[in-house]
Amino acid sequence: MEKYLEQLNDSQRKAVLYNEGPSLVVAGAGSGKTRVLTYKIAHLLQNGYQPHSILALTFTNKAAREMKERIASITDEYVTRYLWMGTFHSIFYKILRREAAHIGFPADFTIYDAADSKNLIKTIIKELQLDDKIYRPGLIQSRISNAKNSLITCQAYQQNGKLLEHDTLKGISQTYRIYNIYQNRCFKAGVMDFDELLMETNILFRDHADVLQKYQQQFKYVLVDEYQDTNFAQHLIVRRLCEKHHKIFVVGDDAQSIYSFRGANIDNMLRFEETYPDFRIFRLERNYRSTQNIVEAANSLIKKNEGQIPKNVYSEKEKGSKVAVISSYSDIEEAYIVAARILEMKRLKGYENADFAVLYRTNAQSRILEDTFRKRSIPYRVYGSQSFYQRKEIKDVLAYLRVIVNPRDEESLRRIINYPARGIGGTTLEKLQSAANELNISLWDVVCAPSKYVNTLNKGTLGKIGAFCELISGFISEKDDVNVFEITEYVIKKSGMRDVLFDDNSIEGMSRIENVQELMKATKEFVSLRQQEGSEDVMLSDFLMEVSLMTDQETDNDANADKVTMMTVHSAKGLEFQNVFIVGMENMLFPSALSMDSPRAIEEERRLFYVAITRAKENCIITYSKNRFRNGQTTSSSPSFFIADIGEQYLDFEEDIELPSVRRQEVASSRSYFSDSSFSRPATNLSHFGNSNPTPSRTPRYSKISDNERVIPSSDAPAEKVTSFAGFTVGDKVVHASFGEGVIESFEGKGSDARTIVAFKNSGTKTLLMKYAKLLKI
DNA sequence: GGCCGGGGCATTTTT
DNA sequence: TGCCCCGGCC
Repeated sequence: MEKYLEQLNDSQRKAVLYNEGPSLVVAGAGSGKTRVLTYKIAHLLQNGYQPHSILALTFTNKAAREMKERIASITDEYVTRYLWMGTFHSIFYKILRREAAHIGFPADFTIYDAADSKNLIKTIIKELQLDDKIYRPGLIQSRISNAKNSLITCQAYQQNGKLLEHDTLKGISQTYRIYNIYQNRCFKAGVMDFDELLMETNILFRDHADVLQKYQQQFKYVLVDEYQDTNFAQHLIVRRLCEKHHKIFVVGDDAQSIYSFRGANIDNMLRFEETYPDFRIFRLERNYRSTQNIVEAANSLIKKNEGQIPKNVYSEKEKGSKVAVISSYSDIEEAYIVAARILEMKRLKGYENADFAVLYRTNAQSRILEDTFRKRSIPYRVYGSQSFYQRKEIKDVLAYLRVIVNPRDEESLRRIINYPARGIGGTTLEKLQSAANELNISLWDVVCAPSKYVNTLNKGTLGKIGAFCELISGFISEKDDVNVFEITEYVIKKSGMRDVLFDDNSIEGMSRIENVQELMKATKEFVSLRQQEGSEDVMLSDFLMEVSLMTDQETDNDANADKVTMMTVHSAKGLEFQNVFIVGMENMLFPSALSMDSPRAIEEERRLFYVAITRAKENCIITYSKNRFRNGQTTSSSPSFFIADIGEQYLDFEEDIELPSVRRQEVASSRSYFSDSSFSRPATNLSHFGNSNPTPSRTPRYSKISDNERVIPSSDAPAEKVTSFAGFTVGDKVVHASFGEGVIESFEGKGSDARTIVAFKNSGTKTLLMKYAKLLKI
């Protein structure tokens, strides 16, 4: 029984065993943080804590699921069912529903996802006749979201001089009004957005001492994963809940805080002591994931940041290879190098596709990689495009279900009122909506008795609205008599969705049908799972509760398939791969141009780079390109100054062109684009580059170095007259994956540095490295 | 109501 | 470059 303690190292065990008060576990990358968290919970259960008295909060459904599984495997399965373990949002959704009466919401209130709330904001902006070029819905949404994360209500917002001043300065002085209307509309519709869930929880606990006390009593131990990602609202909820027992156990890594743009506040972690003075800190410093070189390279990078919790992450694995840095002339070539390298490593070291990940800063970078991988027949999978629950057809079905549970849910109602098309168009909807707004009633109320509220509707339209109202009312009266699967099936059929879907024979149409079937399967599984657990009736609203907070990426389909993974660095957090490529390591891209003027933002980008590097177990390969096609045009770029933040001894500048020292100098000096002295390394050179222009394009220095690049014909390369190489001869007609057909003009260099100059039909004359070029004779 | 084309635009996104 | 949104048109 006590055997699980043996599976922990010293510091892990100490953290698990300490049970006297608040614990802060600083868990370096790959140090077994989930292990500590799961064993901690197992240990608590072992020591008499009831499952329902343990509250464990995570940020993702995936994390919660995995942890549950692991706890189930070391304790008993049934126990995990009673643990309060889940995402912040799902746990507090559950609590809010139970306590809804206290805050004036219906018990079956529904959730607006980010798209819903953006739509509503857009509608409000239009209704206020504001210019949506200035009042960009996304911008307003983030203002409101930030406010909510900081627990600033709309009343507080319009009294907050600082916020108002900021908005006025930015030309969006009406933001507070939009916020206000947005709140009213949500309240009237009986819905909350993601942020509201946390804010209302705080309001509930703030205004209802008895309710707070009840949960304080229940939760004898509170645990939080990824604590560095908590925002103020979450921090405060947690603080309130453990005021009584002081049993709080948080795990996180300040070096991996990369979500400040979503309100995450690293200070919650850095200043844990202020909130919990009697705390103990535990450091998990041994990295079990990566080789020494990778760990040390990452350490040397993150040291450039200020204000962190001191720690010394180390690895006892082998030294391993250095972090490779490879440059390329263009983004196309970069992708090509990555593909070639993967093929080579597979061939020489026997890796599988699934051992590789390609990480990038922005999603837009995936396209060229995808094209290249397709050409080179490398199977890949791109993460994070669109999650299952954000697909249009899924949202459509869910909108019906949401309206059935909560007909006042305005965004859902608007979504389905004319889908499938039933002749209730924009004009009609506008009339209905403005009547609802004026009379301060819900859109549904108007839909149920349109002639009562709107007198400009003709008979035909009234008939259509009436039919729609009847359709929905029929569903509503049906919902309690059949189970979730049955009602879903019924809705899809009766609403006409099925016919519309089956009418479409295109490939996309087929996949839409598949997706809807997948959703049906999910409802079926939900029903049978609940029945196994002994619930008599499985409420539709319970299903929605689960599903509306499920925004998980890829459920399973090809998760185990042997494919190279492509994703943003953000979505790679928490994952690990044998070999990691970090591509596009260039100033203005990584770090992002938008972060360049803020030291705080730069530090976050550096942490992001840290996260990227620490994903690698064996090999980490960084690439950057001299030119990149971005936003419709080719821009020249310089290597990210972050590369120079890594200790040189951990890097291997792989490039084999003549003057590696020049290259290195260039990398080092690229940091001098910064005016802020805290970002400049003790000056080596090129101060003239100084503060002037953050775009390094077409400077003499730059073009000179470009001359040495392999794709640019190099006039002063040592001439070694070779007329054939590796089976190719001057004059051979060849084909290249991205440049197309061409004729070999000459060879130069030798060994792995051997290059060939090829005159391409459509792409001009290029110098290519033989080892990468993969030319085909034709 | 759906389709087409021009104009504007382009971080990261656990819930 | 390509996507999304809007407006014009059938």
